[in-house]
Amino acid sequence: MGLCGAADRDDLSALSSIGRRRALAAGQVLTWAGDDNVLCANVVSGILKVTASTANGREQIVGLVFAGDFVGQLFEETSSLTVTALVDSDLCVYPRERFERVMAEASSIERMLLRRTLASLNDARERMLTLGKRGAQERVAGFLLDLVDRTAVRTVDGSISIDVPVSRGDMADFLGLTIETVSRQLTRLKVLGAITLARGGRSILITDRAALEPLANPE
Amino acid sequence: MGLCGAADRDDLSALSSIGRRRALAAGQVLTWAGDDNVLCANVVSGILKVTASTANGREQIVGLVFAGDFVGQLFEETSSLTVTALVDSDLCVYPRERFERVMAEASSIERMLLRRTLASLNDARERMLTLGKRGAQERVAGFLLDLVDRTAVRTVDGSISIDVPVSRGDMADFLGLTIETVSRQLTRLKVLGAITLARGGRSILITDRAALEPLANPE
DNA sequence: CGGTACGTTGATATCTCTCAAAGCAGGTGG
DNA sequence: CCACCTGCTTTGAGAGATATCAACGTACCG
Repeated sequence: MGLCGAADRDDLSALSSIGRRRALAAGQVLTWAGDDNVLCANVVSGILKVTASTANGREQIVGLVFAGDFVGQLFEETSSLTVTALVDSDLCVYPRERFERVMAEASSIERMLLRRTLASLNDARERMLTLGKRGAQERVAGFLLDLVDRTAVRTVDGSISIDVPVSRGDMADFLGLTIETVSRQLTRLKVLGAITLARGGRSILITDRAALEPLANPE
Repeated sequence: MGLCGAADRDDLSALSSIGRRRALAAGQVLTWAGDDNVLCANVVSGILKVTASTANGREQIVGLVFAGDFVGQLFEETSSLTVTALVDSDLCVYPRERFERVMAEASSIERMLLRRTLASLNDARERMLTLGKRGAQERVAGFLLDLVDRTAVRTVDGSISIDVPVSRGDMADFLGLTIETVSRQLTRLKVLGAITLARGGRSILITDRAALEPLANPE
């Protein structure tokens, strides 16, 4: 799974011979921005966040990494990003340089990674549009809809339950907002009857998806 | 040059056999969002912008493409981005699907493209940080400093001249601001003595780079 | 039964956008 | 050569949105 999806059998075994399993508890950091960029990894299970930060400490989540995804900055000597587990996660970790050398001989891996990187770039661009041109309500509503497609569980009554894997602070850092505006937008959605909050806000029930769509993409 | 940088000789000739030269005048569009995604290209000379837009027509420039860069969304059936020439440009255009097939047999091309895509992704992430967490002044000052590294020409008196390749509108779309705030920030920088404007704002002279740096990265 | 971390709510400040008008440069045709 | 037109830029005033600061509420955990 993951990088392995369509890769060649030999290439895979070459890779797996340099990989090491590693468990990361929620909150633990895999990689610090500024450190030597010594490793990369494939996510077996869990969710990680990738954050960039300004000189004065403001943070922006520039990517979320789910099971099957690859994480790491290949070909960079020092890392500019911090990678942190949002929930308990299992990784397959590789020494970066060795990974690059193996990949150079394993074109199926290279091809796979190119595909993924292109997909990530598309994601990143979609998010630039959000960060540059969308209002708070659109960002929050859009975020919920994205989550639905990734992590949703349908309940018996037809509404959709999301176990939000991130805190309000993470949502804010992801969306380029503050905690307070995220919270306010969520209660707004609650008042509109589009969602219901539970478990102190960590669990969101989407009761009216149709109501959410136009808020995420107004005309 | 371009994709060709370190590519294998055979791979290159395979590529060039499917490529076609094409000139694009400033303002002309190479690719429209929503159209069938039939082509990709290598920029020989010039500068292009890549824009994404919301359902209701707001635009965000998600990338600038310079000489030597590759442009196009591989492996996507329909394009979600519009690509437009900012200045008269020369391209080497390929049919997308054929390009993909040739690339599959040409690992040196694949490797090259992976490198570039990874670099674009890093760019994109840096820009997410800007769009999500930086103020107008930081964005504008930072933009100027970025341009310096790309297109600057040193003048005899030690100040730096930029021929800004984009209109205020483009700068605004790039930075996630409006034309007016970009303009205001520029005059602010002018008042601070960091820059001088000429040619109706199209040419910017950086008279005090040291003054610009802390504005782009305060603290 | 606190305590602590997280979430919500409120009041206010700040920033950027919006709308409107005026200034400037370049191009065209008289 | 000048006048005018057009598109871009600048400037201004005011509205609107989000951030900030502060307090309060709530869940989870020892």
